[in-house]
Amino acid sequence: MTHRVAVLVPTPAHSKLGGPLTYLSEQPLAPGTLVRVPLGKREVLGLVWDQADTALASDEMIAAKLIAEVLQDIPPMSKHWRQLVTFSASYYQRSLGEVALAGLPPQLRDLSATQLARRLKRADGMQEQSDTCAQGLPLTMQQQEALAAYESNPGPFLLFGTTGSGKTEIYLQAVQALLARDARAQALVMVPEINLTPQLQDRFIARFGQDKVTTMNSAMTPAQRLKGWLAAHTGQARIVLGTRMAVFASLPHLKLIVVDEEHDPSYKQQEGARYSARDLAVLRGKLEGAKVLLGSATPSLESWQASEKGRYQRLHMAARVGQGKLPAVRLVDMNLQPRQTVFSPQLLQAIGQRIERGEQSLIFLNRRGYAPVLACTACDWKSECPHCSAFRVFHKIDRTLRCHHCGYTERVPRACPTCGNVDIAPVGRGTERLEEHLSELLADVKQANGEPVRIARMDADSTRFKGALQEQLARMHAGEVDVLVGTQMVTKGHDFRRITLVAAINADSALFSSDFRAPERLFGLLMQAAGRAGRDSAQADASEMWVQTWHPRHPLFDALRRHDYPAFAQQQLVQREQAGMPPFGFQALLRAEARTQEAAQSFLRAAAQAASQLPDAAHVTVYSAVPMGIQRVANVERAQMLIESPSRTALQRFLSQWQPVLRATQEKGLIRWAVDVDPLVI
DNA sequence: AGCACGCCGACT
DNA sequence: GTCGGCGTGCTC
Repeated sequence: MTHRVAVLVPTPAHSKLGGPLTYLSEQPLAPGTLVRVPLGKREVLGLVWDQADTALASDEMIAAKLIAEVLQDIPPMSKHWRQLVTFSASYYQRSLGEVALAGLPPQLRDLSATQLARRLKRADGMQEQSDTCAQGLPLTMQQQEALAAYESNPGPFLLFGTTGSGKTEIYLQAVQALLARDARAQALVMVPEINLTPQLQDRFIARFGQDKVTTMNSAMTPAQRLKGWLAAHTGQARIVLGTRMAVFASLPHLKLIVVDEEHDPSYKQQEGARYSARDLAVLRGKLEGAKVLLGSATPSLESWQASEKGRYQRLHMAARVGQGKLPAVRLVDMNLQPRQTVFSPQLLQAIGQRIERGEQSLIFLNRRGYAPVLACTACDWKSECPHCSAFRVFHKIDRTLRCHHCGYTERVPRACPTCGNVDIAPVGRGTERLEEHLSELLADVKQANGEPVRIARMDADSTRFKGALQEQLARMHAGEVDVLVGTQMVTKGHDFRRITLVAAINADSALFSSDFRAPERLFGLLMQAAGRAGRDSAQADASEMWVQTWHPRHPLFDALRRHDYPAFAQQQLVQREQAGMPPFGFQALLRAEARTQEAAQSFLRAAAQAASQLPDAAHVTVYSAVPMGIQRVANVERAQMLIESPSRTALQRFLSQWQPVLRATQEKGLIRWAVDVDPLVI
């Protein structure tokens, strides 16, 4: 007999195929079964959602096709996993098919059932697992207390631990205890950046052995991804280590989810279904009955507030392992410096001392390239990108002008393109120029052995080529660099033992940014940067964090000086509550991209007009449409509209009422639109 | 998203 | 006279 089954197929939100499609099958198929189905002229991977007994009227219009192939050797996706998909699709306003299929490894689409069976058999052969598990490090008293509290409570937990307080060891031992007590249990460990995976991966492999750990991130080859996914899906891999995409990993025996550096913005997906992997981790833990452990030295204000209210249990680790102190914070009042000063004499002198003592310094500037703008001294020409409303950045190293938004790159013109003047000058500075400037300033400073100072730069440009990052980190570790200049990538995670000075060159822009999360990010960044210094306790007392600022009295610096995150969070939360902003209010953005700014805004206005008629309109505020910060990227005009509500459920109801209206709203010249729930950048 | 069909410019 | 540009439209 023939069965009708509802199948999810990879359909983006814009196609009119929102829900499951009906197919025919010779045999009944369990929900979660992977299948291959014909869709139009091609054959795609599909996921059996449920029995399509509830035949829709539209089904009668289109003849259901037969399922092409059932991937029988792959166990069906679990009910919990399907619940996670259902929630994500509805919460983030995307189609079920898009979310479900995006959570599966791409190669699953390309291989036939027989090829997959072969892969599975090959993986099966390697199943014998060693039970070897290296000994954990001895724990400090506060680590023991945190771990004990974790073991005897349900969570979710916010592990609030200073950089260097040994959070990773807590993760390792929490996983270790879990694996020891449950022969099948699996753990999911998430990290913000691909760059940070190798270090953590090494520690997990050293502790648990190669065969128990698998990684998931976008840098892996399709074959590696499939292999890792299968290992997790079949329960062979006990620990999955990955970036935000790993929150959708199939883990049939999931018992623990760790989110390291939970405040990190890279947990928010910025295209397609714009989910927050951290928030989904908490939800998934609830669905699966798995413990959730969020860790950070500077938690997101959302998580901090949750721990204040007792929704999360806070585990506090205030001291650094080995009694290392946090570096002293030195603020330099730039109002007291001569104009155009880049490095104050005090800072320069402090760097010089470090060099003479054979210690390392880290100089941090969040802007790569030589100069953010190139300008003609005679006319008003500036290095604008012809395709974006942004300046192209001058990269002296290869004499190019590069747009950091669309990638458009040209050789630097010999003379001004408008007036022919040969005198065109860089304005402002990026890491390249900072490195150059610093080497001039330190030209007379020598190392203890009389050798000249070794300055290096580390940013997205210097680490572009394969292996370059690892090589630069190795040089830093080997002590072959005295001063490292870099973008925020240098502040993340790397455990440089010999750094005793960290300096932030231009921190002020975030203090008065229109983005209400800018201070939170700056504080986190500076705390994290400070955490790079003095990790070796022998040198910790001499460690310093320098901040050059025009606003030394800003309350943010006051809290920073005391390394007092709770005080900073308190200040911020008061402001947020007064303004009804997250975590006290809830937001969504409707973004539109079009050929003209007018078309983009006109779509948003039509959407706003329709919104006012919706049942839940009274519970939300729809603001007016505005061009995005960078209005045009790659010749596409962008605009957005903010929606706010004091109630998360009201906002959710409103958005789902709005969805069909948005789909129906047509605008000439409109390219695409998307809803971003809980946006990070506004 | 793919992959079609469909109507207007420079090539054998 | 065709090859091919990407503009709308459909996929159980």
